[in-house]
Amino acid sequence: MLREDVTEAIRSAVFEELAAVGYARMSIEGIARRAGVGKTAVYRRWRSKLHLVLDLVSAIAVQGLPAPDTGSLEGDLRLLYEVTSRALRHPVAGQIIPDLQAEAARNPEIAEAMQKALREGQYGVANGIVRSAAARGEVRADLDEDLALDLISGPLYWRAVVVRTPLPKGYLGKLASATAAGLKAL
Amino acid sequence: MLREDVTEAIRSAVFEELAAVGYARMSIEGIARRAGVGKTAVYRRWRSKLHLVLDLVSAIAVQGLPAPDTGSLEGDLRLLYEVTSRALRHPVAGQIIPDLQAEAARNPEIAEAMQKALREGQYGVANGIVRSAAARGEVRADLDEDLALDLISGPLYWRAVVVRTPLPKGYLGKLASATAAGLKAL
DNA sequence: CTACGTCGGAACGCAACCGTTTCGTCGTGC
DNA sequence: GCACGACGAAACGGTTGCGTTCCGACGTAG
Repeated sequence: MLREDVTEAIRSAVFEELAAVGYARMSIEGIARRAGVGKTAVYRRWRSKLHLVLDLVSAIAVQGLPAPDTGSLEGDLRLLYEVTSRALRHPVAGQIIPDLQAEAARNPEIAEAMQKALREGQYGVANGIVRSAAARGEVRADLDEDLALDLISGPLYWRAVVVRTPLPKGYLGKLASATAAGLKAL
Repeated sequence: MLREDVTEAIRSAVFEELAAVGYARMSIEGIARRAGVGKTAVYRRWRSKLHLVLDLVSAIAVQGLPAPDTGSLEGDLRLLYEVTSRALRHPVAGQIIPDLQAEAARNPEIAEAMQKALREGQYGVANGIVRSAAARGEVRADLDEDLALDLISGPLYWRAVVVRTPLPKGYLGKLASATAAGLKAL
């Protein structure tokens, strides 16, 4: 009977370690040290660093996100951006996501887990928004869905993760309105 | 008198090693091995892994990019996207850029070098495009420039680096037209 | 109350890389 | 044509993490 409090301590330590040093530099020894447990406790639960991280990413993926439904494309986008920007500005997420994303380019298993998390998160929500807008006639029904998702998700990700500049007041609103205009032009 | 051919072999090896294992896992020993030189040859030129990479990134940054000038916002964007997508689809760039970008979240010196490269590359070009469009009256002169740059650069980066799905025929054209529409709505 | 399994801790041998030093070779500049 | 210096190779002692094993302590299920 594995102790749940120990398991939880390890999970937290992995998140912190991942944010602090990144996947590549992260070590089982470091995780156990940070969690205040023995290496044995970690190896008893997961076979390797990879299994550990895949497990955590999958756990997050299943959480899912609430689908906005304000009745208008721009309103839905605005709501999506509120939620997304809050998540991305969280220091832990802001460090871990680009790190794992870079790692995914090198490791197919991580890539798959990230894709799945993406699909069940941001990606799925954005897709719902586009379809609702199409049903209302706000955008063409035969638009390129993948392109639409890129237009929706790209700018905020770029700003929050790559440029990393603070978002001025009114930014999300203008972003939602400009993106809606772009989608309607498709 | 350091031999230039050795220096060049090391530079190439760094790029390859960076793409293959990433900044965190990259070692001086590995670089020397791949370049077919002694460790001494590397240490004689650069003090550490960090100096080496900063030097390479800076060298790329100064290259700069040609500023498109087709006479229309959409045309300029289209041209920018052609160049950018070709660069991002290059396997080496596609691996190295997200890796260093993730590393930048952890290392201020790398962050600064990347920001500079960004400013003198993609960023600067996009800025020129927006200003030309404003001068022609295609977009408002008082738009939020940072937001405009996010709208321009975000979607393609997201698609090419995060989603990593092939770009279908006509994608760049539609992307340019939708982005232009978004910018005009600002 | 006993027996089993998890706990943290310590040590194992092994591998990789650190940054430095020493070596003998080779090539170039003066 | 000689001397200087860069070259590749090898070895240095030290650090870190690997994955495993053993230990005695604790706690809980039966």
